[in-house]
Amino acid sequence: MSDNLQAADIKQDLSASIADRIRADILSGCLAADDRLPSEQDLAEAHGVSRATVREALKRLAAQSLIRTKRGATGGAFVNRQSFPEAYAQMASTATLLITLNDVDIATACEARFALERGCARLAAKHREQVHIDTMRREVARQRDPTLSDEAFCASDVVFHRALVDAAANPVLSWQLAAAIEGIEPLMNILTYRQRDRDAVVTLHNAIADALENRVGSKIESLLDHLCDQTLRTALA
Amino acid sequence: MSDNLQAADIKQDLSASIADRIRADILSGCLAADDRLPSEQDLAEAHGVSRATVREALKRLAAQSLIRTKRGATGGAFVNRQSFPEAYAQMASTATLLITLNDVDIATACEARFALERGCARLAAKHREQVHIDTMRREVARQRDPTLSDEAFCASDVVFHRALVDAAANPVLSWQLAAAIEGIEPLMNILTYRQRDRDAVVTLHNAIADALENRVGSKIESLLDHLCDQTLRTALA
DNA sequence: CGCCCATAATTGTCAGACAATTACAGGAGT
DNA sequence: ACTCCTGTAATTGTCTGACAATTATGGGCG
Repeated sequence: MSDNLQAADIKQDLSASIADRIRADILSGCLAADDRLPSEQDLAEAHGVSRATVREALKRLAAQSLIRTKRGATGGAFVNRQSFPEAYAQMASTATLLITLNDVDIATACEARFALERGCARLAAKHREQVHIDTMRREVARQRDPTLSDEAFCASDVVFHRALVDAAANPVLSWQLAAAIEGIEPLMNILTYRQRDRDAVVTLHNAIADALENRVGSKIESLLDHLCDQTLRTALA
Repeated sequence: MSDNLQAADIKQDLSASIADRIRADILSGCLAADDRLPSEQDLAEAHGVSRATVREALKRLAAQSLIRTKRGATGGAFVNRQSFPEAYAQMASTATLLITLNDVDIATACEARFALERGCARLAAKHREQVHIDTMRREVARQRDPTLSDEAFCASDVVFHRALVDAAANPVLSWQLAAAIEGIEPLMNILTYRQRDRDAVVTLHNAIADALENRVGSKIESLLDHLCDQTLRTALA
């Protein structure tokens, strides 16, 4: 964090420095959400550069979804309210990149995913609502269909686990876990489940739903451990 | 993910579309890490746009640290190897933004942070090395200094907890937790610790270091619970 | 009073130019 | 033969000026 700010001055493109300056204004609260930035012309004069350079800086900020732009008379660049859905997408995309470009092995990814999910277990048990139970039961029922493709099975798995995480009723957790779970989906998608594997997973899923319904956090934790083992066995088979 | 690709064509800036196209090339593996992109001139001709537009597209990708650029004869834009340190910074920055721009309250942030950290406890107990213990002991010693400013105390706290997370020896976990821990640092920084609070925190920290040294995961978990309660008490006081 | 259009403000795109940086080859000097 | 230096080409960085596209606003007209 601090080295980012220090590096703002030294040996850097003008467009990058200016992007940093504006970013700092946004982060420091000088510019609130939905505030309008000065026009490109004004920014150019204010920072003593050409409009082209300002535009490159603004594109950088737009790429981080810090701002959005609108054309026309009342147009301009506006500070984005960083919404959770947008952040989901960004985190998941970063996660996918990181995992695919670094050849993270499936064991590491699995371990991380279940460790994080395990952290949510007790909170989920505490705050779960009926809707979460319903979602999980529905997905379990779908997973019992033997004609389901591996990909559809994985997709249902994601929905199931997101319901568990959402049950914790903590948006920050939901957002972090979304990145973890969706980020490793590409890795999970290449798994081929034998019917025996599926049966084991479904049994565990159902038990997790039971434990969540009865609000027994510790039980959820141990079931997740088993599920992690089971997934790893499937992966290494 | 898929909606991103679909949205590539419709109602979007040229510079954004071109950025998407190049991004797709990188993600699909057509362009590997450290590969050199065509020159801006060539890209402009290839996509039928001006060099300025290509530059804006490249700046977008640079902002996501997907590429880096170098000047000179053998210069150009190169595909970045998405390194974990860079991803740390990006995640932490996204997390900070999300939390500050959405008025996430400190209770929610704390809950999330300790829930995630709790998930690492057992892995950390299993894989910890001496270096992690040493780091934690050093930070605990620093935290005992009563003349330490609140900010320095918080910074030391971050180092302590990162050591705990790193002990889990799982890069994906380290990267996720870095976002959580550093992301809420701004919130923690506004806390004012009374000496009594600091004493309680330091005692717990030391106990955590002990438990980690003795590889007792469950003990770490319960100590983290206490630390979460303690932090919340400090925050609400 | 309501509808329509001119106008102004603003971003999006383009073309061309020059400056800064960097690798590399080839020549000069020893 | 080896070293150093310099010119040259390639490439990104920046500037300037222009025009197109989009959109809210206000004034004129029916």
